[in-house]
Formats: sequence, C-alpha cells, structure tokens
Amino acid sequence: MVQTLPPPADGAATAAGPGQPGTPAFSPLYQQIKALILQSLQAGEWKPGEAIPSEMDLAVRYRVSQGTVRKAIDELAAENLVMRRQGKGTYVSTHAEQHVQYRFLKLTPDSGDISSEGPAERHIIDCKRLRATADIARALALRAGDPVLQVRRTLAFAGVPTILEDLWLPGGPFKGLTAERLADYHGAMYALFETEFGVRMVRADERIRAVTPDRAQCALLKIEPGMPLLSVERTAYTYNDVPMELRRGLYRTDTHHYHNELS
Amino acid sequence: MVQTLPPPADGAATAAGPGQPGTPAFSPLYQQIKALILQSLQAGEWKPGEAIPSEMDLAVRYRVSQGTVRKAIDELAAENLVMRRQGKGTYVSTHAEQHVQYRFLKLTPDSGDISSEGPAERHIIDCKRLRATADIARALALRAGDPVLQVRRTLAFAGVPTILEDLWLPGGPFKGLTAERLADYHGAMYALFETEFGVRMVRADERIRAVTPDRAQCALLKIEPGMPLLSVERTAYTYNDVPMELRRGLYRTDTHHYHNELS
DNA sequence: CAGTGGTCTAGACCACACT
DNA sequence: GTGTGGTCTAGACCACTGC
Repeated sequence: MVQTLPPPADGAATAAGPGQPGTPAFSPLYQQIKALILQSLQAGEWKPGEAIPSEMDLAVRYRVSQGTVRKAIDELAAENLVMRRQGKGTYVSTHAEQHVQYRFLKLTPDSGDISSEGPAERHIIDCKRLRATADIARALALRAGDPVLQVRRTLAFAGVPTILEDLWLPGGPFKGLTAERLADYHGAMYALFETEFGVRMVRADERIRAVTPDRAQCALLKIEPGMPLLSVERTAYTYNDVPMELRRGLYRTDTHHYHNELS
Repeated sequence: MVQTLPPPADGAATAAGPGQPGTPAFSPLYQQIKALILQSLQAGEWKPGEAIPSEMDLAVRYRVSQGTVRKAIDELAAENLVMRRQGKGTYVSTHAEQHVQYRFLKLTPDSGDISSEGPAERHIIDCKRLRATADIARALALRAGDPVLQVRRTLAFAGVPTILEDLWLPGGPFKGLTAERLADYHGAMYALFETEFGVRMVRADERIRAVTPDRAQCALLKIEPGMPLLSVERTAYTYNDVPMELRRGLYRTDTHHYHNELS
C-alpha cells in the first residue's frame, strides 16, 4: 500500500526509531488495509448482510497482494465484524440472523440450549426521552443533561418472565425511536438498530453482580421478594469503540444461568 | 505431511466424497501439524514455560513448509496453548506467570484492576479425600464412588474475604495432594497443579447464578446473612477436553464484579 | 463452467532479542 | 552477527457455490 508508517501518527523515514517510548514504530501493511476496510464498513459502503468485494478485487483496489488482504480480513472475521463463506464471499456481520440472534445474550436454560425453548416473548414496558444523569452520560460518552432515550422491557421464556432490562441510548443517533416501533418489531433489538438507525453493535462489556431486587422489580418479574437476581450491566459499542448503549438487566437464575467460556 | 485425509477418520482416496453426511471429507495439512504439536504438548515433550522448537525446525521435522507450521502455531496461540515472543521463540503457556496469574479469575474490583489490590490472601480451610457423588462424577467424567479430593478455601483481598470456593479433583492424577502442600505453595493453584502433578488447565466453562448463602457460608466469608452472592460453577479441562476440576465459588459482589467481554 | 475463499509453497526482507 | 518470529509477495492448486 504505502509506507511502513503508523497509520495516524508521526512519520519519520522508514525504519526510524520510535518517536516516544511506547509509540509503535510502524504498523504492518495488513493493519493499514484492515483500517481502510473498517472505514468502508463504518461509512456504510457495504451494508450488514451484504458481501464485500472479493479478496482479489480488494487486492487490486489497495495495490497489495491477495495474501495481505486475506490477513486483514482474517482479523476482521476473528472480531466477528465480517463472516467468510467458502465459495461465496465475505459478508458484513448482522444481528438479523437466526443463528446469531442471541450473540450477546449469555443466559442459557439449565437443560437444553437457548433455541430449544422457542423465541423469547418481548414486552416493552416503557420508552421515554429524558436527560442523561452523570453516570449514564459517562457510560455513553455524553455530557450530563444531554438527551437520552430510556427503554424498559421484559423477556419471557415459555411464558415465564426471566429478564427485566433498562436501556439507555444516546438521543441523537436514535431520534425517532418509540415504544410502538419497538413493540412492532419482531426480532432482536440490535437488528432493529441496524436497519432503522444504521447503528451496528460490534462489541460489549458486561459487569455482573448478585443483587436483591426491590418491590417494583419483583412485581414486573412476578417473583417473590427476596429471590436473588443476577445484575448484568452492559456497555455496547459500535465501530471505533464508541459506546452506543448502556443496559442494566436483571436475570432470574433459578431455571437459567449465565454461561461463559474461558480460555 | 501425509495425505489430505481426516486425521483419525475413515480414509478413502484423495478427493473422495464425504462418507457420512456431516463428516468432513479431509483435514488441511496445518490441522494435522497442529494435532501433532498438540500430541507433543500433551506428552510433555516440551514443558510449560519452555520454548518449543523454532518454526524452521518443526517444518523440517514434519516435512512441510514454514508457512504451514506457522498457521498451525497461530491457532495454538489463539487458543492460549502457546505464546509467541518475537525474536525469542514460541513458549508453552503456563499459569505460573505474574501477568497471567489470574487468567481464569474474572472478578475485578469496582475501581482499579486486579493487580492494584496486591496479591490475594489464600487460606486453605480443608482438603480431604472422599468418594464422588453422582453429579461430581458426571462433571469429572468419573464413576460415582470413584475417589476424589475436595478442597475448600477462601481468597481475601486487602484483608476482606471475598471468595469461598469448593474444588473437586480426580483422585488419580492428584494423588498426594494435601492441605499442607496447598498452604505452603505461594502462587496460583493451577501453577501448583502444573509443576507438582503435570496437569495443565487449558480451558474452562463457567455457569453463573445469584444465590443466597447459608449460615456456614456467611460465617466463612464474615458477611451478614441475606447478602446475595454470585455462584460461579466452573469445569476446567486439560488437553483434549478432559475435565480435571469442578469448582464451586461464591463471590462477594458488593465491592467487586464479574467482568466479561462480548464480541 | 467461472468465481470465491482456503491451503500450500518458496523466497525475500523486516523487527526484535541475545551475545 | 545470528537466530527467532513477523510481514509480504507471487503463483499454484484445492474445495465449495451457483450458474
């Protein structure tokens, strides 16, 4: 592509020493290509579910070898930003697919898997606009007082309310989101965000605690007071680590559990 | 290496159709090399912390190109079985390193990170041999009644008991493990398992719930009854998905939280 | 059949660590 | 300098998909 220089950093001659301690001296070509593909993804040049150009096409476009493009795409695929399908092409990931419907939901029934209990029954309780408190502003990289949307909903499995969630979304990107549109949409919420608002959730962090719910929460989940619940606080990010959602969930864990794999 | 055939499967002529629906028709060379390296790892040919032969040496040994060995090692590195260090070599992963001391512990202080609060204070409460109950036998792939070791311990941070754990280990591989040896060892428990028993934990599953502790558990953690705790049930595996440990932990989450990253 | 991603090779050169 | 892993290239061939 170009030089062996850091993509958005100071540029000395090739093979010059690092300018500052801790500053990488250069970035490999395939990383630069990866960044360029990421830009196109972010700019919406290729939409979720669509195929991106073939490796050969991209190699020609960026004036590098196919192997270099391949390594760039390999990393994007490892981060779940694109999906490779042999013989067909490379596709932009989407939350609107059956088998990745619950990509970010780690709650599993104690016996069987998540698909064995049928689709979750979604119930929107509330959706209102308000101004960000200090902690919500911090999580969403906004300023306190900026407009945000708050959504409250429940998810039930086999008729049993199992999850109670509050979501906060930045008001700007989600202008026009209403309880009706949420209720009318049948599918994962992140799929709606993709198609209706062009916001793709790419990565998330979760902080998990055990808590005792208050009376209102017990009523919404139809449980006895005193039953401990899992508190799952999630920050979800779009491209470039921009936070786009704060979510606080309460999970029943008497029939389900949060499943995690370590390696 | 050899042929384009499935490593431990039926072998028809090259490019023959799949024998059974769902049976892969062949496995790529680098997967076969990966399996061979895995065997050497498992056999203890290279010990944790040691370097494995260089890519060139392995390429000569297996009669393949360096690129093929590289791809095999890439996958092993992605699974954290080995660690690459540019300019030095490729090393067998170990739990006995400072910066990966807590590779499988996802509990983090609410402010700061796990290293900011100093080393955990470990306290062995109990270590006894007994016979596997049905559920423990199932988790460890043993038969009910087989000998197992049960260990109970607490972990405290800054003087505050935060984790209460019960562990069950298969009696055979861990013959000779006593409370004294556990108490005398200063370092991660999995590091002791490596050096003293040659058992390397490679991967784990966790099932997380919110629970109310009983009186005995409250006493050991020095907390008031009624405080909800995180129940973290872990199955840890060595090579080839052989289960080697069942662990049931209770975590305080008023000052710490279980942290998880989704992608 | 053509087009796509997947594998394999061989060789060149670069960055890093140790001596 | 030597040896290690890391990058990049170019070309060949294989496997899968759909026309």
